[in-house]
Amino acid sequence: MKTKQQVVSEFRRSEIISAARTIFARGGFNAGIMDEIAREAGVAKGTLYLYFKNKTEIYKAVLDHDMRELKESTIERLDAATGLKNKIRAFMLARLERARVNREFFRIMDSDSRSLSYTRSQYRDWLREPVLQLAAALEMAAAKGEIRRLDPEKTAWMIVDMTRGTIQRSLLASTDAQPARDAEFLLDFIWAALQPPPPSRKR
Amino acid sequence: MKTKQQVVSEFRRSEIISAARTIFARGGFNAGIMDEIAREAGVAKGTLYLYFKNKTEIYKAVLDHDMRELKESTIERLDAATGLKNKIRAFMLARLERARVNREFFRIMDSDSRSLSYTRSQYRDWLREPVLQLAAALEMAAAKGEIRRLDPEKTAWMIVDMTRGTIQRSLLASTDAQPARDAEFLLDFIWAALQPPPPSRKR
Amino acid sequence: MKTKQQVVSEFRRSEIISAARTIFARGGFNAGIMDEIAREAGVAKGTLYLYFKNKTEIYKAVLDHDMRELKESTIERLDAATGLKNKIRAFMLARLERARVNREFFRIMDSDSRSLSYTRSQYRDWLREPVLQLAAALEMAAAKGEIRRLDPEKTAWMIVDMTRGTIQRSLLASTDAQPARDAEFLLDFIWAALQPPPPSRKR
Amino acid sequence: MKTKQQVVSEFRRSEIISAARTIFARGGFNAGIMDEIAREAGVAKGTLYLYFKNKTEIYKAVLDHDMRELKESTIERLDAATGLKNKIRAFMLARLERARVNREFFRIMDSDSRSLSYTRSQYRDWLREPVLQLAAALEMAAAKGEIRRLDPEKTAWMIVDMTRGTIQRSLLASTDAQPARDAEFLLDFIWAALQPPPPSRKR
DNA sequence: AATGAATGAGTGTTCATTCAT
DNA sequence: AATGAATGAACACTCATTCAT
Repeated sequence: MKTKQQVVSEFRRSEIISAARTIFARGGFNAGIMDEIAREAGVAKGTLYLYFKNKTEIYKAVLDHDMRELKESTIERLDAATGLKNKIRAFMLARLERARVNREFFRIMDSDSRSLSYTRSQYRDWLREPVLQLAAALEMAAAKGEIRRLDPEKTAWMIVDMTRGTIQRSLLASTDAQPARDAEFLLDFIWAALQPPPPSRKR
Repeated sequence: MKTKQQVVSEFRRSEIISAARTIFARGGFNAGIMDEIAREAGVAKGTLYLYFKNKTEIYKAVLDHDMRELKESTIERLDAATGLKNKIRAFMLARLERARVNREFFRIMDSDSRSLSYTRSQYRDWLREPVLQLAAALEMAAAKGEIRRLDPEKTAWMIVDMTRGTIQRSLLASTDAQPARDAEFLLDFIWAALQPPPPSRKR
Repeated sequence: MKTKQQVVSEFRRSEIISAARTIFARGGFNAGIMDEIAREAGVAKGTLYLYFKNKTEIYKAVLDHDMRELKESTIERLDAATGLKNKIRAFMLARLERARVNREFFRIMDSDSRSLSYTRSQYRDWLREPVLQLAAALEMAAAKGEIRRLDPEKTAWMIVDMTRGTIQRSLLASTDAQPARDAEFLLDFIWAALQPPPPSRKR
Repeated sequence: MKTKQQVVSEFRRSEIISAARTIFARGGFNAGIMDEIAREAGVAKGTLYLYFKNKTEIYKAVLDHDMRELKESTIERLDAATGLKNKIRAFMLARLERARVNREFFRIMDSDSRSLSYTRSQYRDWLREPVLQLAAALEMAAAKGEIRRLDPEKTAWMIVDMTRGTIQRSLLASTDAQPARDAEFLLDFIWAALQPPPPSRKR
């Protein structure tokens, strides 16, 4: 069972991560930020260094936290869905909906990175697992003849690309995102692309 | 007619832009860079300020230059192509090929940005014009019944998204990009998605 | 009679002093040290402040403790010795031997100091009493004609200087110090310097 | 021939060294010092970093400069002097007089050091050369029978120890140092210690 | 026009000290 | 009495920008 100390400590950690997400989303990785994170988290600057070794570690902690969350919720929904079409929808919805809940995180992903040699490529790694699952589902459906034969991994990445683009556009827009509607539009497009050619069309 | 002065001056400007592109691609917008740009451009640091007001202006100049180039070459090829399928191919190839020639620029686009409140959204603006032309082509084709009815702008953006994703992945990969092959893969996918439902499919 | 409380309290104090000596000898007065002292003493950082007002006080306590010890043992041996030669030897041996037992303290003395405006001059004060006793012995011997007339205090300080130099060199050396041998070398030198001129030498 | 640039640059460097000496003598190596050195040198903080890589380098530059000066003047005077007695006097006077001219430097030497793992032992290295020359002179005199046989290096270090002690005491004293008088006192003491035993003393 | 030495505001990080438990 | 989490002042160093030459 957790001691009170542990509870407090975990609370602090997550407060700091939360504050850092806000601040990083505001201005990228650079720029006098430790002060702001501390203020936002309601602690003194020195306290940050009790919980994290340095600025980079805080940054990583934010990404790790949010990316893990995204990855896990994606996989969960992917597993729960049955049938390829539902799986594709689940995959896209997982991301579109998280983007609405946690705009700040997607804003961070959308902007900075090279600052740390971390990120953009790391981002791909976090993505990889759900993408590979999606690819597997595509492959299986192709084997069953439900969809036409296409490189399943490339296809999965295209689904990612379209979802990401949609999210980015929604972050720039002032109007509220509409995950369900966006998902259906994408799904319609993708599903059509995947259809096997009508057998009799040849002739 | 240009004076010799002007020629020299323009040459300097473009030397600086070229140097800055290299340096920015290396390390993002931040981090002790003015010195490096100056060295790379073969001028003294103070000289940079004769040609540009400050670091941000240099950064913008790089993006403006390369984005204009990208935009213009895209539009040119788009205009030259006849038929929707060729136009889509032209649009994608314009980007895929530039990404091979000017990796540094796409690397910049792929990484940093929030550092200046410029970029990602600015990027969209630069994109908009060719995208709208592509959308117009889609709309026209839909009117003629060559493809099914889909929101043309959204569809055009999806083409952009997939192209961009493909480019990003090729930047991360160690192997050489293959614009033509990539374009065909995308085109196959997109073209299938755009097909009107076979009239007889109903029954 | 001491209460159990007092005994515990004194024990803690001396544990802390002992830990502090080790740490100060390691790195001088500055640099993240309170944590280390606490760990070395096996108490929490806050506890240090129950026993000492601040870092400087701990530092002083170390010096006070060790200097008092040095002073007292010096005076003791000085008193116990009879005859000037033996007194000089006793004086030097007291220091040379302590330097072997308590290298850490001499290392502290040998290095830092200005850090606190304390020390080097304070050091002189602690030294003064035994030095004055040595000077008194020198004066008395001079009065008896056992040695020639020389400013006794200055002479005593020179004995101190040579002893100190010898100790410092032994701290830097990797080989073990040899107090007895060193003392005899110094004594031979000093004793020769103190000899009255042979009465008949004049002529 | 030196360009104006070089002259200015060398002037700056030595201004900074001079300022640093003053500041270091005031407070040891630690404590917010870069600001003070800059102010004392009449330049901006950033300028310090144009001339020196970091604080440690400035510190070393001060010591290198002053120690080289001390070493060179000592060797010079040692060479110029003829006869052992004059050489010993020259050696001591070189130091005693520099200590009067450059109190700050000797104050630095007298205090801090462990802060950088540099110094105290480095100090010995700088000293070594003149000390070895002095030792050589002692050895030669012993060979000629002018003085008695004593370990020449140890003897030379004792001369150093006494000189150093004398300087330290003069730094603490409020009255002006009197190099000539101090040197004669030391010389009298040392010279007596070095005398060969009168041949007839045996009996 | 061109230079590059000089500037100094701004930042991440450390560490002696405090204080609620 | 004892703890150790929290504090925040202090500090070395960087780097975009200026300006005398």
